[in-house]
Amino acid sequence: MLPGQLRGTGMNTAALSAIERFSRYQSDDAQSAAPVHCPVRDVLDRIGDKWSMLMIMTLAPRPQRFSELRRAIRDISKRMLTQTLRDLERDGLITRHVFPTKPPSVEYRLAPLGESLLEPMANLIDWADRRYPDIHAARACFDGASGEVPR
Amino acid sequence: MLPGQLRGTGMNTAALSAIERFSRYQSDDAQSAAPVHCPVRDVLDRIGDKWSMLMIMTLAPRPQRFSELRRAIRDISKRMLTQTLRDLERDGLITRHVFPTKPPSVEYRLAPLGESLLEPMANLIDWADRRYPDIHAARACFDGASGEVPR
DNA sequence: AGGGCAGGTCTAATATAGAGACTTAGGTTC
DNA sequence: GAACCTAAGTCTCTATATTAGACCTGCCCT
Repeated sequence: MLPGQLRGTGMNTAALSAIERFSRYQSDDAQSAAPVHCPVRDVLDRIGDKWSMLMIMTLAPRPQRFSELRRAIRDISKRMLTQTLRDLERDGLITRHVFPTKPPSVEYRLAPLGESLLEPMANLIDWADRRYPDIHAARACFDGASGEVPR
Repeated sequence: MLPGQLRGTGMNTAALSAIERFSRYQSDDAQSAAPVHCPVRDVLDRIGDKWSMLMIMTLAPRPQRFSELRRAIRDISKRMLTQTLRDLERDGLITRHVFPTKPPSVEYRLAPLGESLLEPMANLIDWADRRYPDIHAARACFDGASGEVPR
């Protein structure tokens, strides 16, 4: 059971229990010799990479083709675009449809599993959007203060 | 305004509007010559790196010291641990307290800003935990099917 | 005197990402 | 009718990020 720090924060039950579950995985892992396989780690490694969330958010409003995605996320390289799409497809988050036009076009769209990820992810995005000023302020403050005080 | 795909999905308002806002940023960016600075990208680059979310989740139940964190996240290198902690501190998500014991111990704990990230992040973790079997099934299916059909 | 610990930093080796040339086949421009 | 464009990639080479692990500083224990 978690210590009191988290209680009374008004957090919803799913969130609280997620933290607790994760916490348990971690202590199991710290104790055992071999690494315990934690599903959270597994999934975090997947969607927590550099482009996956961005890709899913970009596909949220409508399916898009390879080049459209490239234009939408302008600083992704073709190589990483291909690879990220492939990985997301592999995990069942998006689907890939080839249309035999000339030149062939390929459409990517969210699979139901990917759509189910939209809400939790959008809530994170919403946080990011609302807290952006705070982060920036903290960053400016930190950068201003560093150099003055040695560590 | 977003096309209909998203309507009637039972998604909450904050989530819907987050997707819409993000979508608008992206089209602005696609149109203008210089990249439009999107706060979502900015924050996603920060917490979407390899270790940050894991760190925040690990600090959720209680504050921890450097070595405790190392033991909890066993496959992080000291270098990345230091760097991740420093970056999170810079962004105001965690705080760092040095206790002048001998040898000095350093405690890291979530700042209020970091705590506010806990709920959206925990909801994502909860998703990860619940959908893990689906992802695994999709992965096995994909891996089984590939090699049989050329792309 | 030797060894350990805490919380790091530094360097060298390795893994991952990016830039950009090349592909295939048909359509467009000059 | 030759040169060039597009779509969706792949391939190679280079740049950047990450890891492993040696080393550092003070103080405590034996």
